[in-house]
Amino acid sequence: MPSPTPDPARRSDRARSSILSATRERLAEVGYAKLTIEGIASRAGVGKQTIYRWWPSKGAVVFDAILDASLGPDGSTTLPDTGELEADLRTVMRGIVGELADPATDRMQRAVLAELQLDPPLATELLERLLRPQTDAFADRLCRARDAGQVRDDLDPSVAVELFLGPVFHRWLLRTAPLDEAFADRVVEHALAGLAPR
Amino acid sequence: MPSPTPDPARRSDRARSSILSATRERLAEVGYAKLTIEGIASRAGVGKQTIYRWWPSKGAVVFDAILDASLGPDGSTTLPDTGELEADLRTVMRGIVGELADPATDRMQRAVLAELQLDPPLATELLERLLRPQTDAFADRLCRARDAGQVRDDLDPSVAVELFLGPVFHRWLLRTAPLDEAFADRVVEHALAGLAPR
Amino acid sequence: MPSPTPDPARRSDRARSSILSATRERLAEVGYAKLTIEGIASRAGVGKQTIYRWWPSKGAVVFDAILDASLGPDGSTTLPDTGELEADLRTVMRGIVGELADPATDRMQRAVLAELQLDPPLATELLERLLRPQTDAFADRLCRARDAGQVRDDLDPSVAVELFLGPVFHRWLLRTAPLDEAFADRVVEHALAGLAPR
Amino acid sequence: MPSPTPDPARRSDRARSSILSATRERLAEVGYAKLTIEGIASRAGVGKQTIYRWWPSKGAVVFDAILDASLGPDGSTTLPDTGELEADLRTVMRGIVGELADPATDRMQRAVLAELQLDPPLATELLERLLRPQTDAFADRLCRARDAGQVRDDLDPSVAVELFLGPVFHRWLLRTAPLDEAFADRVVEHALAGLAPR
DNA sequence: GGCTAAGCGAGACGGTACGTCTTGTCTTTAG
DNA sequence: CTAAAGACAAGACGTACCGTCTCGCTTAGCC
Repeated sequence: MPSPTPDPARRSDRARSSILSATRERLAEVGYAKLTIEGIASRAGVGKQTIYRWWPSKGAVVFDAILDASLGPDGSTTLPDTGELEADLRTVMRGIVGELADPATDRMQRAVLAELQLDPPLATELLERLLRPQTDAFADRLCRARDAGQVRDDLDPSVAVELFLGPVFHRWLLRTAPLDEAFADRVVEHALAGLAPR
Repeated sequence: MPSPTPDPARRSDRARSSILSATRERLAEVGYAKLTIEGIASRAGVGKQTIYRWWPSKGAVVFDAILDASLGPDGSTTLPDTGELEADLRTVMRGIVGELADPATDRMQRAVLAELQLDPPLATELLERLLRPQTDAFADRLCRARDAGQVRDDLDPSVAVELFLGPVFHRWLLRTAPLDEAFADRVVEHALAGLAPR
Repeated sequence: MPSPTPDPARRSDRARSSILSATRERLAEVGYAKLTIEGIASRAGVGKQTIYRWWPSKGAVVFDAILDASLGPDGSTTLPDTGELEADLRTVMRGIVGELADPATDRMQRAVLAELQLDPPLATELLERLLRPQTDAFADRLCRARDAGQVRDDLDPSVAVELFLGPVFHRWLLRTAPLDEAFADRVVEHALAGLAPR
Repeated sequence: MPSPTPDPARRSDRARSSILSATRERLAEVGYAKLTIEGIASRAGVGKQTIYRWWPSKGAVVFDAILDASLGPDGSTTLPDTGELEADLRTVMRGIVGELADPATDRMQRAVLAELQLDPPLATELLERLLRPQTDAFADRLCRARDAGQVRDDLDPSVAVELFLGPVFHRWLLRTAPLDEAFADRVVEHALAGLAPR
């Protein structure tokens, strides 16, 4: 009888990483909509069953493929803290805008985002493992600013973070207008004004 | 040989509207990922070719189905203007939050949004026909407020609108935290503070 | 209410003959299996309904198309009668072999024959209108030979005819061996020997 | 990517034989013209692709289905040889007539024959595998008769066989007249007379 | 010589089947 | 005894035609 729950200890690392690489390659080549398990398996030189054994869905593979690529060094995230709040936020926001505007990552990001809408459990996991560290870091920086008296003292970090990220993300997502550093700067300016000490 | 460019004058309205209704029904029942053209056709009592004759893709049908449902009376959109800027914006934002939080529309909205990520031309059309009127109305209200001296006079409407909609949308999309009226109120408060006359 | 039984008096001759021509053209071009009503209609510059109005099936159209081409002058058929029985039969049989071997008619003949197997009423009609006159003429010639004492006097014409036509047809149909004039001659020789006066 | 040339060694015998059975069942139920691949697949409990993987066309499946049914024991064919030539041939010819007249096989035979007209490669294969053994056996019997001095010594077996089979086949095919044992007997009588030693 | 009923061209419609593609499972084969 | 290769059942894809059904537009033939 084949084991219904495969033993992770015996998992082949070669297979795993070639599947994730192949996924990223196919994703870049044909896009998410035309991505197929068979295509990944054949590119990775792997049997389909080896994919089905370890991942429950196409979305999960893609998700892991992207996670695998993002998590370069250790996974910890911190924002710069030079004391100059507005300058620091500008740096971060410009970085985000730059990444979103990069055509190479754009396609992949949209693919994952699309998948997230249709697969809530996946959304939750990605939220916790990728997004949460970033928003937490953002919130941390704002809390330090609050302790330094640079923003109002009744600051709600979870709301404040969205004041910064929301506009940028909204514009990227819906393509309502060009997404550039000037826009990032203006968002920082206004959001910060909205958080100013009374 | 079938005509490569069908004649819109001969189009059957019965077929068109039953297809759009069936699309909405199936979308609500099985979700976007499991939505099939065959399912729509069979539910609508329509031949598949009748769908393929008038729409190029599944996304386009869904798009029209949603547009068809949204465009009730005329299509014009205006925001309330009682003179009380913050109260007006609160009303609007609470409405948006309410709509996004409604499970019935939530699924459909996410489906369309996912599709938009993978089909830029569709995104452009939806932007122009559904979203633009709403953001324009929003911008209009803010411009009137500026003329009344309620916000700073160097206001850039395209940026300002995103300060309000972005955070709400971001939270809905990524499910980072509960989306409720209290959050809507806080976003309005902070965004308005950020736009206050200097 | 549309007339369920169209009025033959008002039938357009232009439509009729262009349909039959188009049928023959398409038949020669793509063969019977890939022949379509839509193809015929479009080639004939005719609406599909005009075909469906006058013919019940594809087979019927093809049948008429072929009949229309075969019935050149009057329709009467007679075999040569020079008194030399064997020579006369050889002439006729060589003619039949020549026609069957002609690639132009071969395809059309096989198409009709195939259709006949699947549509008995059609088979009956074709038998009466096309084949019967030919076999009757053949039988006539043999009866005259019998009266002249050239063949046995208990001759059954309906059997005798098949002794001549059967072998030729069988070989053509099943392609068991090359079909040529030499074969025709040998069939005549043997069949005639089998019918010789005792 | 599916293999373009499937590996016969891995072929499922269960699928193969249930497809052939289902084909015969559907053929008997609805006839050749209304026979569909989808119908066969669904009756056989088989995916359509499994049919398309192993057969190029509907005709080929039907062909194999019939071959599969005809080739009961070993496939070798011999004619009776009691020394009484005319009696032996009568036995054989009556058998053929009986088989053709049986309504159960009639439909199937006509279906295959129709298909053969439209698909020459299929015709060739069937000729070699089904028909040739039978005509060869027939020719063998006649050669033995020639060696025994019962027929003329310049006998051409390939012609002689058609003298017997042709008339029967012609009558069956074109339904020119009733096909019964009396006819079979008369054909034997005449054909044999035509082959008598000079 | 208009009137009107039919045939006509065109082609959209509800359907069926096509042949292809992908999914997720199950089986065979080679290392 | 694992994992590649790939056959399998299932079913959606998008296309081609089917036969029916309106449409306007000729086009007879009766008034």
